[in-house]
Parts: sequence; C-alpha cells; structure tokens
Amino acid sequence: MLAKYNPQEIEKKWQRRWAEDRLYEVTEDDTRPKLYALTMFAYTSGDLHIGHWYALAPSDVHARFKRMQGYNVLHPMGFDAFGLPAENAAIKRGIHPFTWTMQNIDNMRRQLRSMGTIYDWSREVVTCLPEYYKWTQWFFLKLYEAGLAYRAKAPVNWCPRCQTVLANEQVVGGGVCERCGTAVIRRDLAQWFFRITKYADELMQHDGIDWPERIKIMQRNWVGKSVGAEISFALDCPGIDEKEIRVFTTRPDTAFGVTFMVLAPEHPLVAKLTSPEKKAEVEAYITRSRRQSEIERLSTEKEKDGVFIGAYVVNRLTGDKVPVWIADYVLMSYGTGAVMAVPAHDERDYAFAKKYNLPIKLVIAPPGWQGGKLAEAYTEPGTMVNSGQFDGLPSQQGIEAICDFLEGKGWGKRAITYRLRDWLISRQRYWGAPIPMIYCEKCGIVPVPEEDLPVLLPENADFKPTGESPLKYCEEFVNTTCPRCSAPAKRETDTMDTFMCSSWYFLRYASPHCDTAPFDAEKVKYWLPVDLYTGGAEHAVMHLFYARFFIKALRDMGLVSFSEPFSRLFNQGVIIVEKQKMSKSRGNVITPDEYVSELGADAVRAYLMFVAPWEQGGEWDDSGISGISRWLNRVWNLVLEEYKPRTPDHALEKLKGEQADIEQVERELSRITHQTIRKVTGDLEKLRFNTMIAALMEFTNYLAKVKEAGSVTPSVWNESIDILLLLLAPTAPHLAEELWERTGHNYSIHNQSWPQWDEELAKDEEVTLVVQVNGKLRDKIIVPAGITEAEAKKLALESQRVKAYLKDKVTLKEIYVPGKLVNLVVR
RNA sequence: GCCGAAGUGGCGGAAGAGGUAGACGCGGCAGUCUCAAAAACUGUUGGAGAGCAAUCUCCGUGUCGGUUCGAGUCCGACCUUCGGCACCA
Repeated sequence: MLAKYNPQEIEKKWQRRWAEDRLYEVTEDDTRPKLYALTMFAYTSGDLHIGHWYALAPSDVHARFKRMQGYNVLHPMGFDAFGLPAENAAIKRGIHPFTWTMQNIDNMRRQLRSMGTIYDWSREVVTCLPEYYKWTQWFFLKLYEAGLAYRAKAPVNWCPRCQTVLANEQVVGGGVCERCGTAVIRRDLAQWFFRITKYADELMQHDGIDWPERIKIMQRNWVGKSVGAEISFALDCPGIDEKEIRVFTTRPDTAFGVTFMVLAPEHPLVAKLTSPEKKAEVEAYITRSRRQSEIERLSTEKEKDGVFIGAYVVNRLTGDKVPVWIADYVLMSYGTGAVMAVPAHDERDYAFAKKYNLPIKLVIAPPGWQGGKLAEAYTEPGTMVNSGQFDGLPSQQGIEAICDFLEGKGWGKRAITYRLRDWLISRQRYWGAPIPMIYCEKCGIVPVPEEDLPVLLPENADFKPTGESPLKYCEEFVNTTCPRCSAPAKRETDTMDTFMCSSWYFLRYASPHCDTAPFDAEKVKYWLPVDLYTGGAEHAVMHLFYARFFIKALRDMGLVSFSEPFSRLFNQGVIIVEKQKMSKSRGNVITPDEYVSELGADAVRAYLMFVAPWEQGGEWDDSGISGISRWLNRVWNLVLEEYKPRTPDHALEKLKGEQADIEQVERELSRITHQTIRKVTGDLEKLRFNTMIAALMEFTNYLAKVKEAGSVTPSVWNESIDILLLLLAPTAPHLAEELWERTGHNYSIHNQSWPQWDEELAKDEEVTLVVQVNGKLRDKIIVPAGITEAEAKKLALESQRVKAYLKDKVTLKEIYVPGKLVNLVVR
C-alpha cells in the first residue's frame, strides 16, 4: 500500500534536516559566479500574512533555481525592527517595544522557516539590536563629516496623531501621513536633515540598472527638475536694506508680461514690505493660511486668493512698477518663495488676475494670433510680442536670448530648481536609533566619538508620545559630558527615521558579524551590488530612493566602489481578498499558517506563483489552492506508484514492429521533456512563475498518460521522473526532496545540477500547418517540420476542404510562413 | 488635470518578433467508485445555429475607425478600472 502524501510530516522532517546540515549557509567562493538575490526584509509587525509570502516565496524559488544552476547564491533575511508601528502596538498592549518586537521576530522566524526557504539564518540582521544600530549611528557620523548631515530650523511636516515629524516622502495624497492617514500640519522645528538634494541629478539617472520603467519615472518625477532662470526684481523701499526680490521661473521668455508679483505668506520680506494700512489685512491672511491644513492649502479645487501688501517692485526689463501680493498657492519651500506673475501665460496667474482685476499682458503670440484677447492663459510656445527687442523670436529661442541678456546686465541668471527636498531624518519618538550628537554650551554641536558608539537607547525611558522626544525626560540619557571639553553637555534626544536603518542593511548581510566596521570591505566587494532585488512598488520614492542616495554618498566617501545598490529591481503585485487589499482594519487578513498545516507550504508556495503573473498580483482563492494541492498529490502518486511497462525490456527488443513504435513514443517523451526543461528554465529566468507551473502541470499530465499506456522502457520512464523532480525542486522543495529520496537518490536534490535541455531533442518532428483562405482558417495539416515552401503549398492546395473554397476563384497570392501557415488569397 | 499600467470564457489567467484565440487551473456538467455522500479518478466545457451522426457554418479578446493577405498583438480616437503625482512657478 502506497503511503499518502503527508506534507506536514515531510516538510518538518526536511526543514530540520536542512538546518542540521547547514545546507543553505553560504560563503564567498571564487570558483562559481555569485548571485545576490534579495527580498526586502520584513517589518516586525506581528504575523506574516499571505501578502508577505507572496513577496518571499517566488523569490526563494528563483534563488533556489539559480543555486541549482551553479551560482553561489546569497539569499538572506532579516528584520526591519525599529519604528512607529511597533512602538504604537507596544504602547497599546502596555509592553516594552523591545519585548514586543523580539516576540514578533520569534514568531516571524518560525513562519519563515515553515516556508522552506534557503535563507542563511546565520546572516540574519535585526536593526533594533545595538550591534546593528551602532553602525547606523556610525553612518550618521560619516554623513556628518562629509557635510551631508546638517541641523536646521525649518517648517516641517508634523503628524499630530503619530506625534512626530515626517519626511516629505512620508507625506502622501497631498498632505496626509503615510502611516495613519492623518492630515499633517506645518511646524517650525530644528531638525536633522540629509543633503539628498546634492545627488538630485544623479538620482534621476538610472543608467546601467534594470529597473521597471514605472519606478524610474516616479523617481524622476519626485526629483522634479525644472530648468529656467532666477530673475531679480528691483526693490526700492525706504528703510529696507534688501534691494531686490528674486524669483524663479521656467519661462523667462514671458518676463515682459509680468503684471504683478506673488510671495509666499511665509516669505521673510513680507513683514518688512507690508505698508501700514495693509498690515491688518495681511496679518489676517497669514494667520488664516497657517491654520489651514496642508491638504486644504494645496487643494487645486480651492479658488486662489491672496492680498496686496501695499508694496511694489520694478521689472527691470520694462521699467514697470508691479504690485506685490501674497498668496498661499506660492510655496516658500520651492524656488525662492516668490513668483513673477504672467497671467497671459500661466493658468494660476490668469485665474488670480481675473479674480482681482489685475492687468493681463500678452507677450507670447499663439500661431495665427490676430491681436485679440485671450479667453484663457496661453501656456504653449509661440512668438514673442510686446517684448521690446525680443519681438518676433520663437519662445524657445527667446528663453536663451532673455537669459543671455539678464546675465549680461547682472539682473538674473540661468537656474535649476528641484522639487526634491532634503531628507528629514529626526523623529520625536522612542523606538529608533538615537542620533549620536551632543550639544555643549561652549563647543556647540559635537559628534559622539566613534569609539563611544553605540549610543544605547535607554530601556527605562518613558516612551509614550508627548510631541517631544521621550528621551528628553530620561535624565541619565540626556546628561553627558562634552567629548571635546568635558564640560557637562546634553545629548540629542531625537531618534532616526527607520528608513535610515533600511538604507544599508543589504550591505550588512555580506558580513553580518563584523564588529570592527559596518561591513567587511572585501566581502561587500564580493557580494554587492544586489543582483536581483524584489519587493513592493510602494517604496519607489522612499526606501529605494534613500538607499540609492546612501550608496552614492558612501561611494563618494570611498567606502564602496559601486554607484547603484540594486542592479535589477522587480516589483511584485498585491494579493487581494474579496476584491480588497488585505489589511488588519478590514479584518480580511489571510494567515498562511492554517494552509501550511492543512495543505503544506509547498502547496501555498506553488499556489501563490500560479495565481497570476507575479508583477500583477491576484486574488486569494481557496478553491484555487486546492487545485494546486491536487496536482502535488498527483505528482506524489505518479512518482511512487509502480510503473508497469506493457512488456518487459528484453521482450521489446525482440518485437521488431513494436520496437519502432516504442522508439517513437520514447522520442516523443524525450522531446516533451526537453521542451519542458526549456520552458521552465526560461520562465524562471523571466520570473514568469505562473506559466512555469502550468508547464510543470502539463508535463505531469503528459507523464500520467505515458504511464497509463506503459509505452516506454522503465529506464526512460525513470529519467523523465528525475527531471520532473529536479524541475519541481525550487517550487516544492520538500516534496521534491522526499520523492528524490524515495526514488533511491542521494541527498540532497537541492545540491543537484539544474537539468539542461538539448535543442536537437526538443525540436518538433512534425508541425501543424494552418491553411487559410483569405485569412480564415480552413484546414490544419500535419507536416514534417522541415517541409519546404513548395511542398507546403502543394499540400495546402491538395486539401479537400481548401479546394471547396477555391472553386471558381482566381488565386492572387500565396503567403507562406515557414512551419506555421499557408494563406491563399483568392477572388 | 498630468504621468504610468491594464481591459481576453462563468472565474484566475495563456498566447517569442503580426500567423491555430482561450494553454494551465478553478467552477459547471456527465460518468466511475459508494447503501449514500464527501474525497479521488475519467470525460466534457467560449457563444449562437444546422445535422441521427462523426461533423459543419457564423460570431467572438472594452468601443469605434485604420494599416495588413492576416490584428488579442501595430496605429489613431474614445470608454472603463487600478496605481502614482498634483497650485512646483
């Protein structure tokens, strides 16, 4: 009696064995090509749900495949363990974030092991442990030394719910917190920033890396480079030192059309310039705009409003005196915080001018313009008019001509502005790596000396969020001495953005236990950059962006010798449940554990790959996974149930007539086997897991037919089964290992070489030739693969079915596609 | 509004480089097994129509046009869905 497929039993058995044998531990090896295949590490939020598995399982399959192909594969896993969600969850449960996080890690590790991955657990990293964050702090110091970290007072995004500041990248949907969806407000605070804008241009380039176009576009848009000019407007106000206001514009060609100027309400000159009689009105407007949330203020729906501040500037090109207004559609954080308004050629300025009855002066003529008024702003290129000596120039040339002119006069210069802001990394929360800085009354800001790292996060701080950093009230943490003058001093009490931890973790995997440096340079040189990085697309302008910045900064410090951390990037889609995204709040979270204990990890792995193309994501469906489970059971039975050839081997040889038949069947089996190897290999390279599984199923179905017929010799049969198991090994590692053992092979299937296909054996001997008449399918004929054009046409014309369509018709054209079809065009 | 991706049976999805639309799986239907059911296995399954029948005909990849001997695939316009950005001067 054949044993039943029992995934629970065999999966536990092999997981134990693989761990005992350290089967998946890797070291540097120059005799094989290396492959660093990385999946974004998991955030320690509690349980892994099926969405995590969707990110992890297919990449494990790919890594296993590469390993069998002979690559030295590094496929590590770790935990992104600092940060707000863990802290909030811990507060809610009344336990310490460290306890909460480490419990989660234990559970997640157990779940990850149950998946049957090839993670080398000896390389695990956990970002909230001092041996890790020591080096996060070390990188902060390096960035500070390099002038890439600075402290500044600035208007920053504050989330009232999370009680902390956020980076620009963490503010989404026009002004809500990326984590909790609360509308952010502006606060002026002194904070630590990383000078990511220094790398703005380089971050827009993705040369030599294979990334999805979508992500590259998002990153380019995020940097938002605008080329134009900075133009100075003369300011002549008694009692004010400033003699100009500078504006940034991408359209210097419209400079003769300026009819007013708009400043951001926060512009430093507003207070000085406002005339006494306008003061009350202006202050009321500023108060009002400050009270508004970022969403309201930036809403494109909202009608633009503003107030005249009672001051004028002079457009030096025309000599015109133009009024100065303030309006909250002008942002202090972009350009110079001041805009020259050209209502004729800018939609916003046009709306503003209409509302307040300001003049509209046309300076760019649309093609065919007859001198009439515009019904709306004309923002396209055109011909310059009303622009003095520049009249008649096409606007593209006009931009250059005006820039040259302004530069000659010293009234302005060519300029580039970016939408990208510097990365704000301070957080007023407990659960993060402390920023290693000290404030001394005498010496000012002093970095913590390297040898004093790590600055330990005190365990006993009261970590409830108050809007101020909890560390501020932890006396033994705050009070220290100045490393320079030894006088009493105070520590920085803000912690670092978690994205700082994840900006370098992929370097740590190369030498996770290195305690003299964040990484062993030689090992990083061997493993990095990451060859294939997979994860969700939601990190396009956060993690993926920051990590690129980090590597470029490290490169410029001479710490690494490459410029891009991730050579190839792949974003998997999202698993949905009942047409909705999985989330705890919706209560539709699918946990893998129950499916693993019922159907096995192999079934869950295979189902996730089969459900849809990986980049697309798909719907979790219970009846779908039972189909996969049935298939794995069929494989089990197919392999283990005795194969009964129709006649014994030696008898076959005697039966001449039969033998021809058997040879033919065996040739077909061999052809299909080699075609399957080719298909499965190609699909795995391209990460097309769904069609790979379909090919394995087809192969299984075909083998079942062969088995039923008993039409091949046992040795040929066994070879085919071996290949099936090898092809199945990455997808269903436990089942394949068990069947490998039960069919009498040596442990382990995962150390076997990936099967190679033979192009000759995979070649079809016969092909189906499609015969069309006027493009419509009329017959299909089986022909030898190497058929000539003349023969193919001859056979097509001989077809009885085709003949019926050719009766009384004239053949105009005969089209032949080798090995595919004949199309007869008749009239 | 702008940028990007995608619309194929009852469902998830397949279709190198313009050449058999619907692989593979789910579900359905029929059968085998069973006292019965479940499970499993076998067969069948895009729609409409004709025929006792094996078969045959027509229609069919979001909509409307176009290119081509031939279009799910290429081009143009539009509709819908999903992501991202959104007063960036």
